[in-house]
Amino acid sequence: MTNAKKRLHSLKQQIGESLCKDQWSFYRTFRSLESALKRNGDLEGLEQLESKVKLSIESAGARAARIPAVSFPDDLPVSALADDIEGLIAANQVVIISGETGSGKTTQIPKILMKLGRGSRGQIVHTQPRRIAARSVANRLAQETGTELGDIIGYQVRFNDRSSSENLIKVVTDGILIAETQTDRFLSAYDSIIIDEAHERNLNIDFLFGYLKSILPKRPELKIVITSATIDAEKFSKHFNDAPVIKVSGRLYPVDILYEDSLTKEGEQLPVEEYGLVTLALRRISEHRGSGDVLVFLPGEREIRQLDAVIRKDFLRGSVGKDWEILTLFSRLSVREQNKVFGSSHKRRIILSTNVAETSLTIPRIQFVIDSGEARLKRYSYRNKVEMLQVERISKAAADQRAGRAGRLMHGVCFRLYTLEDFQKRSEFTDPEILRSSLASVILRMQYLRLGDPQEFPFVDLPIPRAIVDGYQLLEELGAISGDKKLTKVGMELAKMPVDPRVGRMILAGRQFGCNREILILAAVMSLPDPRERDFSAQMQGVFERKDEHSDFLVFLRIWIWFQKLFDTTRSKSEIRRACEKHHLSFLRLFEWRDLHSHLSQVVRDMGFKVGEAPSGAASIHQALLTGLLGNIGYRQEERGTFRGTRDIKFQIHPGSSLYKNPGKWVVSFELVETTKLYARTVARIERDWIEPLASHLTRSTFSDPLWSREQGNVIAKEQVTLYGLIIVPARSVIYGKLNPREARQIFIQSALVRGDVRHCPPFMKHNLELIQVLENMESRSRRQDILVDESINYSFLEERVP
DNA sequence: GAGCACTGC
Repeated sequence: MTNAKKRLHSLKQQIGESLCKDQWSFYRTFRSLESALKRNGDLEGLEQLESKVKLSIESAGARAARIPAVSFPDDLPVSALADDIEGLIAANQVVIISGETGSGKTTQIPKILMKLGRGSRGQIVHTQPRRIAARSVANRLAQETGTELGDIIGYQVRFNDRSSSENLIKVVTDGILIAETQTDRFLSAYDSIIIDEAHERNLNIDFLFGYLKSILPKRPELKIVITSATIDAEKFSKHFNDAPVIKVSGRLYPVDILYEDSLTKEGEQLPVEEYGLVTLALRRISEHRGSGDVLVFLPGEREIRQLDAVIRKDFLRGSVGKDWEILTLFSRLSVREQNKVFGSSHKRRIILSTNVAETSLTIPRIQFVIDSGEARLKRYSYRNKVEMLQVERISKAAADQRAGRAGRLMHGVCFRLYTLEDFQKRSEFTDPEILRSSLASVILRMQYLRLGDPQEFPFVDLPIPRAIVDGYQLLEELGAISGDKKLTKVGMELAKMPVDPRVGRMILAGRQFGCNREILILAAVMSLPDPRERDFSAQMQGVFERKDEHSDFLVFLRIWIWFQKLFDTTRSKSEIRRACEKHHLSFLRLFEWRDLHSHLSQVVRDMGFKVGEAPSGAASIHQALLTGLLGNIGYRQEERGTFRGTRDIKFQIHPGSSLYKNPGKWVVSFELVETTKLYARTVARIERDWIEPLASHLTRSTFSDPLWSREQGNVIAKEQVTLYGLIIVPARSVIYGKLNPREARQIFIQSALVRGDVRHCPPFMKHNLELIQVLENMESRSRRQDILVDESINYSFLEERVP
């Protein structure tokens, strides 16, 4: 036995050196062996485990042998600090690396980890916020390690998996890593995790931060490296129990910042007309020695269009303007138009852009930035449960990010169209997305993973209690949780679907209404950016702009059918591309639509429900949609174009909708967004009768005017049904006895029995009524009032006898 | 009469 004890002891150490993903099962087996050996000895089991552990250690060794020799390019700022970073990572579980653009941290840190022998017992996973970025980082890493992509470096993004368990490094989007938590609770496939661009603070990053903090104690051998912009580093360090921070300088050129007051020359007045400041800044730039292009940050498409017209009129026509041209850039612009900014031109360029150019796209040759100081930002109103998309003043961090875009090429200049005092008064950071979003899907995921109360979860920025309550309310609306906040069967199914819970609920309802086929198509397109493009010059006159429908959803079904037909009948990809362009449809998004559709179809089949072949009617499709959108219904008001929605909100149909001109009485919308007004976008007519059966868990009824009805021989009341305060049934007659038997009985006795207001008189009553008649006659003849008993005495008499 | 930017089992 002592021999067995020794073997156990050394086995325990060896388990610690095995592949991370094996350790959990090894430790479990080990513990049962340990107790078995105490009783009578299970030497066979011990041998088995020993050989399994040996194999696992061998494969870790084999992985280690595949780690390439790494070197760090001299010209990157991060290379000079490679040894320091290596030391910090070796000594700490979590390290924060702060650095500006151009420091080389994204590509060099994975190599530093490999140098430390990481990637052997598990993979190194490296997350990026965007799919394009994940792919390009993987490509660069493969290049720098002199390997083929897919060999030691792999990547995985939605719809595209070029990874395998053989990879030492796997580059993914942060969403993929979150998805993996559902099957790998402690992320045991990895021995190191790099969260890159953490300062972007998207919903995924914030969730991962909380999640990683909670699994740290259970994964003592796990290494986590977080990279971010300098200003956020301290906050992140605090979150991870004062993790060390190392600062790496960037490789940007200096950028001069000029404020509004420095635009005018001596004695000049600031222009008052809209966008006057921009044209003034453009004049200053044309006087400047520089020759680079100009990037103008504006809040949105509308402002871009307006400014485009102004610049053409006031600047391009002038003598200095003839050497310039204007380009526009926003996400919904066609790829062809977007790509113009990467092309070459013999003219200097003014690029009018939204926030796409702040993080997602890097535009070449920019030397000047003009910053309007504004951006459209999405917020969520917990009170009205609608989204808001309004122009806001950007934070200092965002303004600095914008300015930095001028210094990638050479010494740059940034004109801020506001004063220094204005800048100083601004908030330090943009509110992270988690404080601006509906939390329903975050809470659903937390419930599914049993992460406990969101209020206790280690978020970097804890959402306000109101936001958490709101998230639970939506989940309750969808039937995903029960009254005691436990996940229901519906909730479990929703958690498994890679879509918003509302959209998931529609898919489940599609089964119930037998219209899976259509709902899966719609669920996919509603989870992606609209495939319809907006071209700056072209008028939107495609076949899919016809506005004769009762439903915007059906327009999507028409596009789908068109695309499927095109896809089935057309061989060449370029021909498909041309057809898409002709109809102002995004080729790429249509393909993603197909991909997501087939993905969702698979998920649904795995859950065991059939996807129908035959087309379904509009009524069932819209009832299924409605099931997920119960809070988004509305009833047309007298006031033109206005709808009353749930929770006492008023909204209007978006002018881009098919229903804009002729909306009908009742509508449901996919989203309610407050811009200049509160608009319902993607709308359909519905029948009022559909609502109540789908919302039975949410409706409230009030009853009024209970009266005895002689015709119906029953006590009848008026019922009013409301859904979140919106009247969906104004006055319906109901049999009152079932709802309030006591009161109904009283009314019955008073009206029917005492007063005899009945159609068929039973004999006792006939007798009573005849007697009353006789007594009344006696009273009037004898001028006495006391022969006939009072009605109330009669009532009391009956009250005691009627069951 | 009109829409910031991303992402996923």
